[in-house]
Amino acid sequence: MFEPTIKDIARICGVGVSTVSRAINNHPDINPETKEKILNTIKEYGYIPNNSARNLKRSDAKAIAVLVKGITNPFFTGMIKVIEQECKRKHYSMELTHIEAGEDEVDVAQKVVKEKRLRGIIFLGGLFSHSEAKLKKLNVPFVFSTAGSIPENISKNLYSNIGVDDRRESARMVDYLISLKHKRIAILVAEAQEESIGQLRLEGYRDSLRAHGIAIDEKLICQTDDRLSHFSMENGYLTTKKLLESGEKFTALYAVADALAIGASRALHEAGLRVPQDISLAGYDGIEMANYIVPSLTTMRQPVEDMAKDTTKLLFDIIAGKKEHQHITYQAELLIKESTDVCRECGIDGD
Amino acid sequence: MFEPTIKDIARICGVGVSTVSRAINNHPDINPETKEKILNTIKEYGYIPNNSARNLKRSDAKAIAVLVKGITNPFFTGMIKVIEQECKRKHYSMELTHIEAGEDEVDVAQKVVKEKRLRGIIFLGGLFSHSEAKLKKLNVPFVFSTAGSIPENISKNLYSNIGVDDRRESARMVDYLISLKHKRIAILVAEAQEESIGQLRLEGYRDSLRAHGIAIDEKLICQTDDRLSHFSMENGYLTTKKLLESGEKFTALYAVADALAIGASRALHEAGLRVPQDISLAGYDGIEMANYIVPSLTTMRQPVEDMAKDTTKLLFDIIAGKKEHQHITYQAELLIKESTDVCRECGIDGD
DNA sequence: TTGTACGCGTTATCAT
DNA sequence: ATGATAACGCGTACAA
Repeated sequence: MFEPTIKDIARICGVGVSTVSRAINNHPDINPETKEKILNTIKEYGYIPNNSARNLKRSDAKAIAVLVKGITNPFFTGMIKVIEQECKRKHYSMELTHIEAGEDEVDVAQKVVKEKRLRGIIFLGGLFSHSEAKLKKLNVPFVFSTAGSIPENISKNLYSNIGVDDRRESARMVDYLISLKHKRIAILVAEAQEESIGQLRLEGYRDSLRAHGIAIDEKLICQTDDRLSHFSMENGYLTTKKLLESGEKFTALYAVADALAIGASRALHEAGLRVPQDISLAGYDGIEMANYIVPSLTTMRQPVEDMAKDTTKLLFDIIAGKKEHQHITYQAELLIKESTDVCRECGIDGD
Repeated sequence: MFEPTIKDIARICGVGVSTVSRAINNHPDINPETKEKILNTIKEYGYIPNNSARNLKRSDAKAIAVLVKGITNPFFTGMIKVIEQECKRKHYSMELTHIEAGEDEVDVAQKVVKEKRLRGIIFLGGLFSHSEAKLKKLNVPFVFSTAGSIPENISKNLYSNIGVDDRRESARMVDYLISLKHKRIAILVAEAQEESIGQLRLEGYRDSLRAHGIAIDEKLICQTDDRLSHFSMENGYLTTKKLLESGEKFTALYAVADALAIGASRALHEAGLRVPQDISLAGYDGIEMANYIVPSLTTMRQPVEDMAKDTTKLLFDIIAGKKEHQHITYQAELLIKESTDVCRECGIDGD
């Protein structure tokens, strides 16, 4: 198996390596005939430039990286699709890197930046409680997308941040449930860690109840199993089952992610409870699936399209030196669907 | 922003670069004290080895690549998870590469192999109608997983192939629907291309109908919109709507992928049709979601766990020279759930 | 327009 | 146990 290098191609064509390089990289100052001849032999011999060697020399690759923590999360696949399209429009290539559960996203980012000489990074998911020193090491611009928690102690002009205010929007969802006369609202929450998106949404839940003078019943706050993957349907299913077995009364169930809600809907169904007649069910995220299940899921839709587009655009602008780092908060949209309804037991079961 | 290289570390420590290299790569012949000193300064200065340079020199990286076509497809995320675990067990690192819709998977594979010096490749999804010449260019072992179609003209010992017999299993699903007395069975099929998984499953549908002496009505064969992503819920939804608008009568609907089926279920629901009372609905793949939706989906479950595990194991064995290439066909499992039932109109509507 | 020669950061080989 | 040095494959300044 002969693996030709640029030298081989040069030798075969009877030209210098730089001429071959020029042919490959579309440099202007090259004789069209020479170029064609070279391109032909390249095809003939199946020459493929070695990217590692390229990256070693190149000072600047027209590329960005997207680091995703939890590629399983259906919410991200929507984002990735859009980012991909935007990159293509700008003739940037996109390196998609998957960060495993235990890994530190900033460490990975550093490695990737060194390896490929890319111009920017988008972080999707994960916690963002990194030390300022560490973030400074990343000497390309980066944007945190869908990042609920911005550590206050880190200087804002170090990076950009795009997302919704998880705490506030979560409260809005609970406000809505309360407006339907629900008082005993159970919540399914993932990620016990501080600073996590899950915890922020839980805070919003508490905020709303407090604001409406409804006592918070800790027994209605259901932490999902931390050993399973957060935001999975399985986790939603099992946690809801546990809640039902506990015998706690509730008229509405709010899951902090649509995937959890879908798992919950099955658990409710198996317990003979109808949605929304017996229990109102609400999710968060607004993933595609939420629209298609029956009954369709009331949820807090994050503007995926806009967020992904603006994230990419902002990053490109920062790379081009056209903009400073920004911290943008989007409005989520309350999508009222079939899974929620006025509390049938209001006045009877309410305390 | 100072980016130290191995030389800098060497200079700072007052040693040669090779000693630093030895420290990094856990080589045996190095003084423990020297090693510790080097490792400390590495940490202090935040040195990160450049992977491109490493790949350039290294002859052999303990790594494999997984090339996924259509990372959106929820069926694959299950596979990836398992492959990742298996790699970790074997202390292999796994490079996940996403292949875009228009790209040629073998071309990408060649690039990746050159760039990283990896030992093997797993292909997930995509068509596999590649020329033998091209496949030969890949001089590392590779395994096609979940590949329904094996071009007969390519010598079998060039690669491995793991998957289910899509045509046969698809026929089994239709057999089952027929056993429920359904005669007018509509099918939702994606990917018009030859050799594609979608077409194979369609063939199975035809096989079954023929075997049972049921006339094939081309109007019940619904090709999804090729401009949307195959196997998406949206595509299933829209195609089903079109089918309903056409006024064609049918008592069962078989979607060649669960995601399509979920979209279909919503379209049926909106048309006031109940599943399974009015229409029986069946999918294919056995993704996690199928279990959680209401009604749960009758589907043909591919043994994801086993397939992924065996794929990885086989690849490692081939790399180690312990095995030859193999072509393994798994049995899919018919999961009978709530979405299918005996045809209520049998004898009335049947021709 | 084209070719030569150097360097990118690392690992491996060979001395020491 | 350690250090000098030659590759790895490519891009590019510079010379021609």
